[in-house]
Amino acid sequence: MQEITGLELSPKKVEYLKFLLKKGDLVKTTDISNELHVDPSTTTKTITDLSESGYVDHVPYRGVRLTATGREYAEFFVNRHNILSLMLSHYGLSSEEACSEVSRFEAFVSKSAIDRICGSMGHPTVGVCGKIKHSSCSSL
Amino acid sequence: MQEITGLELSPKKVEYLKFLLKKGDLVKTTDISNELHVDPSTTTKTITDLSESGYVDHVPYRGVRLTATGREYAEFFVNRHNILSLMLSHYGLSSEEACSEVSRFEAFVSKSAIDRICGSMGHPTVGVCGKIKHSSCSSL
DNA sequence: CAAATTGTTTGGTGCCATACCAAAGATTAG
DNA sequence: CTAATCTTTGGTATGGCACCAAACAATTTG
Repeated sequence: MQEITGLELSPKKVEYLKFLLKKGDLVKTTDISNELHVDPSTTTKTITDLSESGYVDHVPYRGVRLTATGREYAEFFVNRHNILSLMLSHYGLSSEEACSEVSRFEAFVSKSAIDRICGSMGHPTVGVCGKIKHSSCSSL
Repeated sequence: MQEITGLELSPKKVEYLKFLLKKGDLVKTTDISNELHVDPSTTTKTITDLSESGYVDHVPYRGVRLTATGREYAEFFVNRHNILSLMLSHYGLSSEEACSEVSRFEAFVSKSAIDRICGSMGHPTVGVCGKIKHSSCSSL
């Protein structure tokens, strides 16, 4: 199993994986398109990419589902979002502000930085954007 | 004078402006290319863009210089980098780690977030990456 | 100061990420 | 089993960034 650096996927692809994790199981193209506000054809193409890279299994016309690897990444991505949002909220940003601010840059923050931040905050279990799990945290 | 949101320029363009501020005065294409490790032709094209957008004045074959607006942005960009690096250093990242981590995502952090973070840290004047000035800070 | 060297710009291309549209194909509902 | 509803394919587009080769300007030097 390769090490997660956190920088493997582009911002949009991170969004796809996070959504797939949230929905769980077999997810339809239309669901994704609605959530991410993109054309279904864009979703298909992105899913095809993610599939070729091993993050999801795609059964054409049926749906998509995370692979074990994809799930691992998705969990990290959600955690990263939550940790960063919690961090920013400590500097006076509201939950909503922190969340939307983080959404713009989270894809560019490494796992090693997240591990440090998480450890430094005492491995919090609740954030402003959702529960924080530490399965993907390397510095427990 | 328009409000700086902090999201106006792409990551690379932010680097150009920060370097121009550091060098001051008329800067040559080759200097920029060496600093940013890109082909001189890439530098020329980017500088042309920045010039058309009003951030720099470009005298072909002579050099580039920040406009008043460009300088204002560049100062904010440097400040943003310093504030974010200082923030991350508070979570156990070394100066170098904080600096390189921030370099990857700084272009996507808004001025309003920076103002909050800066205020919340008590408007520090010294960071891990350099001095911090507050001329561009809206929440003094 | 003219020729040679050096630095800069232009024009062409290419890649990645992202997006849309129209048309074709598959699935599902009636 | 046809009609409506996804979904996918193929084409095209944009922004950001990069390189190369060739043309052009400036500077150095003999």
